[in-house]
Amino acid sequence: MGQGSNAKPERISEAEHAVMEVLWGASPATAADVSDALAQNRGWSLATVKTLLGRLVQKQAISASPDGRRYLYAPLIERSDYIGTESKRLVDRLFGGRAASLVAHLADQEALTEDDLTEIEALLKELKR
Amino acid sequence: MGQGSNAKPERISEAEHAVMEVLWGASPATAADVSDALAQNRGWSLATVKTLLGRLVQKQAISASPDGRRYLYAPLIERSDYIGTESKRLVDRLFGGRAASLVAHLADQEALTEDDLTEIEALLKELKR
DNA sequence: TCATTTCGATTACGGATGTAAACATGAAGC
DNA sequence: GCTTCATGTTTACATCCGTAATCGAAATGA
Repeated sequence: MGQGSNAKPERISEAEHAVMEVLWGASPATAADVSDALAQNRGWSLATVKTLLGRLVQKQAISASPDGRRYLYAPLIERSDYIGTESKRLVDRLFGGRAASLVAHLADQEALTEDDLTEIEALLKELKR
Repeated sequence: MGQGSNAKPERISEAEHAVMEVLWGASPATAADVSDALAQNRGWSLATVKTLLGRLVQKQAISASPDGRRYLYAPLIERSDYIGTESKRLVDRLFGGRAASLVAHLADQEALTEDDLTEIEALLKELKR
């Protein structure tokens, strides 16, 4: 077997995901940076953020490069991969894998605005070309 | 405040959701019925299914009507409500609430087949009318 | 050099989850 | 009536998750 990228993607929890979003937004960042960025919405203590960063490092979702006394953290997995996986999970679990059913449902619940519809229409046109 | 339907919707876990799906499919059912239906895919013991049913009753997601020695279980929440809530959670968390972004992503990842696209197109036509 | 600050690492701890075994109790045979 | 089956209830228990406090070591300042 190849020795290459062997990172089995361990599940990222919701709290951990919030940390990932910060890192996806501002790549190499210190624990303090992340904590600051999250203080607004989540109000977590620095200790909590450190715990989450530690868990993410273990899960190989982020890297930690030594920078003097501290680490600089950066994502190892791409955001698009993550949201792709998560979206697929949902579609599989709730809609038996049929993405169209999801769209139908969103439309039904009027979760789609007029603008959304227009946007999707444009997308479809592009895809069909 | 109204005294009416006061059931705060407690979160349903993934395992519990599997049980809900069975009940949504065959409404009043006994624990054994549910267990049988799930044995195929999940391979849970009857004991496990009973635990899940108990938790769902507590969460007021299903009802348990006495029927002689046992109970008949039935969903109290509707499937469309559940998948609506869950879909919304995902869209909010991963796409900042923009459902169109989800569709765009699915399209990008080619999670949408040619058939899906056609189906969605039809949906849109209907919605725009 | 000693106290303070700053980090990461270790430990904590309650609640949820997945997965079940053990227990209690009534029904059904024998 | 006593044993056995069926069924719900209670208890169990490891892991994950959210949320930190504490510990230990290095850097910094006085």
